Amino acid sequence: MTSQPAFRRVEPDARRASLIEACARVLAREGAAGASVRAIALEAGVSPGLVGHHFGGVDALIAATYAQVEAQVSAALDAAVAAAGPDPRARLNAYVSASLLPPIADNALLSTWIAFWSLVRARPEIARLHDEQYGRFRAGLEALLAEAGVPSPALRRTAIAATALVDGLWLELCLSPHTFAEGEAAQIAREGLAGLTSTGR
Amino acid sequence: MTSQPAFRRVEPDARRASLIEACARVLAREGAAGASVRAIALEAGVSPGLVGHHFGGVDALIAATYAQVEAQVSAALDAAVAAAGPDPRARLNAYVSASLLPPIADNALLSTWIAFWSLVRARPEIARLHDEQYGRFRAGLEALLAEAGVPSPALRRTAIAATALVDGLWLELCLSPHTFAEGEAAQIAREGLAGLTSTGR
DNA sequence: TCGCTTGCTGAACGATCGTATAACAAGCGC
DNA sequence: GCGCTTGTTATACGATCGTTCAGCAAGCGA
Repeated sequence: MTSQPAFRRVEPDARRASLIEACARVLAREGAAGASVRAIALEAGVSPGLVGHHFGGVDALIAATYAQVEAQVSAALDAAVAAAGPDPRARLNAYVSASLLPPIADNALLSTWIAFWSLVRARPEIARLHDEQYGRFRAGLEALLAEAGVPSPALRRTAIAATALVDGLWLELCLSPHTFAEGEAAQIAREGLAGLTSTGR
Repeated sequence: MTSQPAFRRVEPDARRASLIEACARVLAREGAAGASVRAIALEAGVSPGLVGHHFGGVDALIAATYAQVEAQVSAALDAAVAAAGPDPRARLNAYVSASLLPPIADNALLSTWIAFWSLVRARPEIARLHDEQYGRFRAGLEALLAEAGVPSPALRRTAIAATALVDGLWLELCLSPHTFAEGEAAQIAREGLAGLTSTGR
């Protein structure tokens, strides 16, 4: 009889993408402590050695996963803003609401983010990626706040406060999802944002 | 010559306290990934076996450390409120400001908290402790908001928003301390709180 | 159909993890 | 001063960690 191939050869880029996806799933399911080379390789259906072969080490794989997940989140937020139309306030609300609604508020994704946070202290590369991500999120919020009429002097602080509000709700939504529903978190964020911006101008 | 004792016998309660303090220091310095039995025992100046002897396992030690750190934070917040005098708004501001100022905003303490968060998914006991801690913090905020005149229907959501605001600032202060100064975070929180409460009534 | 490139495997390595346990000794009570 | 309680140490165990690497084999090109 003809034996089927023991494994399939895949071009490097596709294999790397496959490993990144598997890493994201493991991080979401088991947290940072469970994201071992062997667990990720098992999830991807390959041998442990492939991680070292394509990424050099598990740290680089996790960093790449961070970058990819963040790109997806960023794209989803941009899409939500674009779909909200031209009204500045509507665009602002869309940005904040989308951050706390599926698919971004998906529990697995939030767990993945927590895992990244827990690695910030130990991995300088992850810390650098976090700074970039936080800066991007706040810059996006600043731009929308400026559109909505928040005056320039208060812009930075209002954006920081709004970012913190969203992050805090996001965090609690992940740590204990039963405290409040996803929809409630988004509503609280919108109401809070109204309060924050009414003070600033 | 007379050889000095190889170790000192300490009563269980004192030794447990010593191990908890060592655990907190290790968590602050190296994060959750570095909080191994051996690292904690080395920090405390004892042998690794003592952790098992006094706590049964490392999980119980970490949970006990969480409980103790949280008690210290809670006590510091209560003291800040008490020192603020009778004015409701001043008491509210004191509660929020104290959360983002030393010694609570101490970087080591915030790192400790991040380590706890990273353990919430894997350790049900830690998750339970987090729920209790979050509930206590929000309840304290709700009481102060009620004093300050926030009407009952908006109380819950205002408290959730304010808690999220503080947690988000706290988080960013820990992940990248260079983003803003400690004093700035507290100021942003006070301004944001004013906005949140002005909307609610 | 055959050879060659190279993606891939799987075993092995040393380090470190949490835990269990037998032996030791500090220091109190007598 | 001496025995006893028990806090403490030191070691050993099995599991799992990240990484390495020699060799296999998939599948394209000739």
